[in-house]
Amino acid sequence: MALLTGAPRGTKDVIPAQVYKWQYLEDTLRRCARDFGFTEIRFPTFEHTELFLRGVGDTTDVVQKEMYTFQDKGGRSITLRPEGTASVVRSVLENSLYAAGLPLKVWYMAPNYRYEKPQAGRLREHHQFGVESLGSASATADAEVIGLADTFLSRLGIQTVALRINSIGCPKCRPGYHEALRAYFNTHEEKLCPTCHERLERNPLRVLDCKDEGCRGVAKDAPHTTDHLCTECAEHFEKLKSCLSAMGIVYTVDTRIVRGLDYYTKTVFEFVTDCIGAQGTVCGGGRYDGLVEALGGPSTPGLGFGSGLERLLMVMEASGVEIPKPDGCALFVAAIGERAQSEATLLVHKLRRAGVAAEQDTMGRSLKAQMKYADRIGARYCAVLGDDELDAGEVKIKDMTTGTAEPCALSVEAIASYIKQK
RNA sequence: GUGGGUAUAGCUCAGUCGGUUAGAGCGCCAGUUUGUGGCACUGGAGGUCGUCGGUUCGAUCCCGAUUAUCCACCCCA
Repeated sequence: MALLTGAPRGTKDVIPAQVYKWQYLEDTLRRCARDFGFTEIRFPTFEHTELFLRGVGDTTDVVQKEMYTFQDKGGRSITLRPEGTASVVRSVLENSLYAAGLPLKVWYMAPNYRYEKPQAGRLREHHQFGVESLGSASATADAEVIGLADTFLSRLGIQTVALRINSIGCPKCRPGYHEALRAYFNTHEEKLCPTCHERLERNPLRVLDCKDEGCRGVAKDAPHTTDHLCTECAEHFEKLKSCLSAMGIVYTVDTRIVRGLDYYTKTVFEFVTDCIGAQGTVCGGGRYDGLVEALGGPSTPGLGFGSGLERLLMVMEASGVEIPKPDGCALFVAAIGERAQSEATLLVHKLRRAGVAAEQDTMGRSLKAQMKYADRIGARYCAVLGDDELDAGEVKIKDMTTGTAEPCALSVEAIASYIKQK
């Protein structure tokens, strides 16, 4: 078959046979957000490019080389959203949502676009569930957000993820740390890989995360962020750790965690797995106390996370989580002959209007083929309608799982109540 | 952006040391007598062997390019 064109690189269709998995995942996430007191927010798929330059940070890879940016017919520079947080903050400011009282706790589920080279767990269009909590500077808010992530992961039956946390400090203490880090790495420069020489300039934190053997050796004894925090940041981090422990949430402090978005301050965290390939971060986020102000709003602390739906489904798949399939056809009405055919059409239509998921043949198949079809689509019950039944005013309703049949009066009401009572 | 693997039926894959009509399993459709699915058996439909070019008497197979896809780096969800 010559196909005109395939789907764009890095995008994925969700075919009918698979949607139930997405629906299950989405329902679970929605319920979890509600239980934690978060409400949904929706925003456009594209924004002014400026928002991301300032919000995400114009030195980040996401902004520098991964954005889908174009000029619209009005000459505006528009960008397809590469991540959700900037849009949320923009919407909050634009609609003065903070005026209704703080904290403001919102969640979203939306596609993101990044021009990347696709691989396992990495797409050009991917979907994220994310939450943002604005207004509280307290570590309790951090614990609440992390607690929400921990909860939905466990509700989804995902056990193969580990929580890693770190604190990367604030604008007060971070420069000092960066200096200490640069000074340390400069004394070992000859052992670092070429990419890390670049990293040293842009973001020395990244060197800590390099997988190169030489870099690992050097990074092992590098100064830790946590040793260079100002008292405020250090106290915040301690408070978070004790909150998590009190909540029974297992974590490890990983001083190599660095996030690629500029707005993070203090707490950063990741839930990672090793069962879906190299892109193992299933949920990542942190605090961004300077972001709201950077986007022109009042100085407001906040934090949040993003979680990739495709990756969550991959982990669920890899760890054998069984996702319940929704009910399909409740009653298949097989018809023999033209008279029964049109009676069946009427019957099925009325049953559907009465709330019964009924089906009939539209392919002109033989009775046997109709039965086969009913079986294939997973019909719970099946009724054969022919001249005999029409004359007698009664049909046999066959239970497709047991193979036994019971008689029922040939009326919409009788059949509907028979199916519903089961 | 860099590197490696792969490309044959709807799906998972064989195969041709280069030679006539390219196969299997699963799936789909039909039949195995007259009004009943799952099991079994039989048959059928379905492929320009990713695309373009080169070598050759001859290419699905060898070579080159291109595209797609998978995986890793980078980065992130």
